[in-house]
Amino acid sequence: MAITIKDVAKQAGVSHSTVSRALHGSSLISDETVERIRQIAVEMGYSPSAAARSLKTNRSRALGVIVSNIDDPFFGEILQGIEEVAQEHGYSLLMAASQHDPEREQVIVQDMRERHVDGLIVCSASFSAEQRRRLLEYGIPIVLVNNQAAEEYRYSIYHDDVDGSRQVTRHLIELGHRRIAYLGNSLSGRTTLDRLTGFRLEMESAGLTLPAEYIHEVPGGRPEDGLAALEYFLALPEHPTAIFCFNDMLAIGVLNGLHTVGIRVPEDISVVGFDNIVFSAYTNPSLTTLDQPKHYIGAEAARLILGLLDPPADKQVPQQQIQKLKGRLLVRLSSAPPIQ
Amino acid sequence: MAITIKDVAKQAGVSHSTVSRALHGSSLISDETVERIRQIAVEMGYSPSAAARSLKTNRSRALGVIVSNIDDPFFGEILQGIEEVAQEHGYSLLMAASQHDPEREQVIVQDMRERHVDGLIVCSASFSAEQRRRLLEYGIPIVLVNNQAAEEYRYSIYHDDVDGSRQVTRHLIELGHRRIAYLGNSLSGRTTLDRLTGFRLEMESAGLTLPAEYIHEVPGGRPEDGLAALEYFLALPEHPTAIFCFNDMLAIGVLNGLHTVGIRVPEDISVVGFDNIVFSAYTNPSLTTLDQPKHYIGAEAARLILGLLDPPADKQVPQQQIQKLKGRLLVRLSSAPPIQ
DNA sequence: TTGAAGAATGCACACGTGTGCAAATGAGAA
DNA sequence: TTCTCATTTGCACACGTGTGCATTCTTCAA
Repeated sequence: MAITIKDVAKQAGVSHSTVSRALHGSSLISDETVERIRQIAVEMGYSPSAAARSLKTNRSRALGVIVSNIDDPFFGEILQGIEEVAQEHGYSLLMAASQHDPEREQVIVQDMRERHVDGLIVCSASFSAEQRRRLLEYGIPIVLVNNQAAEEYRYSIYHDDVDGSRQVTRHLIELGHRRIAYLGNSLSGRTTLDRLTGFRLEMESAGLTLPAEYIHEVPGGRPEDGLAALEYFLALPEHPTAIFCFNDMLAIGVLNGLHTVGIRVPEDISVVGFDNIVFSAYTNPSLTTLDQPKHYIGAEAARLILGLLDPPADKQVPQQQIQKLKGRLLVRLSSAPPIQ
Repeated sequence: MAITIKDVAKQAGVSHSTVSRALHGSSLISDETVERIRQIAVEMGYSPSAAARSLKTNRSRALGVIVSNIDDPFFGEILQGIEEVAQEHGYSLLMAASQHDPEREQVIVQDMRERHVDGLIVCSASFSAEQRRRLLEYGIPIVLVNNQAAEEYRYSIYHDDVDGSRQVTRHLIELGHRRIAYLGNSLSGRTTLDRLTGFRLEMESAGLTLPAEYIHEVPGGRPEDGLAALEYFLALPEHPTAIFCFNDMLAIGVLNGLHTVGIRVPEDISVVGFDNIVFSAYTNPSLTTLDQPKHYIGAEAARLILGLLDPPADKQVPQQQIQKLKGRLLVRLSSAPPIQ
């Protein structure tokens, strides 16, 4: 078996308590002893058992992360931000994908509980109230990222989608567009609603009418979903002069479809996205979009939850903390004034 | 505190051993007792402690996953495959990103050891022999995915890059290309070398010469790296008629740069990539590439390591298992015969 | 020399679970 | 009734760590 604290103790001729204290730098142990024990521990290749420590201390130094899909590049960037901060603070990440499946979600929550994660970051758009209630009951702090029920939680961090959406819409209106369509993702719950709301608000305040058929939702946020949606818009008796897509991936699909049927962007129609994933800068034409600070959002989420776990000595743990971050419009080449 | 096995025992009027056995479905306990205890456990909201179990059983039911960057869409798809299989078998995932930093790598390995992961999947292109030695010493099974030293390990699974590269190169040659350039990623170690080797072999067997200046490497595999590399190729006295890029992301950057300077693809120059990430189907023109079965690779890696941990009763644990998967060429619109 | 105080260390228990072995219980046969 | 055997359950220890408290050792003053 592996080397334990007792083996080190025997080798050093002290009790295991002394070793435990020495390795923690307790002031109870003399400096020479500490040094000697540390030396021996290294020589013997001692490595503490996280399980035993966790059992005793009731802390795991692990954070749970629940995400809808790992292979979504949007989540990827958020995860990267989380990971960096967690690692910096000596925390490990227990990661799981819910795949929008409530049953899977439940299994994951149960697992996170059994493994006694110190905190949980939920990046899944949908997260059932039931699971949330259970976690709170277990006393596991949760930080929500871009969730549809962000305000209902004590701790959350999310992007101001309404504001972002207004920025994007205003841009299109200022370019002179009047017939603007919105392409949503029905699986994204609140997110798609917020973006739709921002769109509506801005259209209203510009005094523009918004025919119902200019709002269309598809069940998914990937390029192929955008392709499918495009057919719908092109079948309308009067085409929109601009399509505002829920996210960049949909927009990429739309761009692709338009190119295939020979409709030019932005000359014949403008297309804008949302999120600013890496590829949006490399589409053809490059995509006008809203830059959401994904990496920063992830990092902030991790910082928030770590702050709850190891509160700075001088600070009170906040009872509630909701951060709403604003993104900024990135005007690229996929948007231009409409031809009247 | 949380409900423990002892609390359930007290409530049921039995000893904690009986509860433990009942919950495991031991045949020692009568069926009625099992049923009764299960009922009570559920009612009381009992949830076992992974730490205690792990301490006692020396198993964690967790797999470690080390990756270079989480936000690389290529890894994202592999991770997704791993996650699905792991979850299906009741294993959790401990995930960490090494960021190509040996120091970070070491910290991660140490953490994986302390947390006693049952097995480790390494998706990082570079992974120091030192860390590998340590893990073997600890007795943690490792499965390497697409690593540069795949054959040196007992268990690994990787894509046949040489073969894939030959397929891509052959395609270009068959189209009539003679001046073909290779754009590599110096950070990818063996992977870039294998692809270069395949390229060379195929060029040779076609009797084509390969000037040294047609082979260029950049330190990275992202679109912006491709953009930078393009300048190099365009500065050559005689342009290549086709550029074979190490991966799709580089190719996307190259496509983008070519479009900016007004060089048409595929009319003036052909561009091909490698990996078939989601976006390669949506570039303009769509990218000819080699479809690497990423999801499958991840799933197979998980299955391989789980097979080592819970070997089927009738089967011997293989002493070595190296899987070499072949991808297939996807001809899209970015490649065409050169104009003579 | 004795006593007291402070520094350093060890003892023993606890965390929640799993398991070998002994013990208790019950049924059936002599 | 008594004995045997199978079934069911409990006792007690172990896993590796952390920590309150008692104990030992050292030092210094009275």
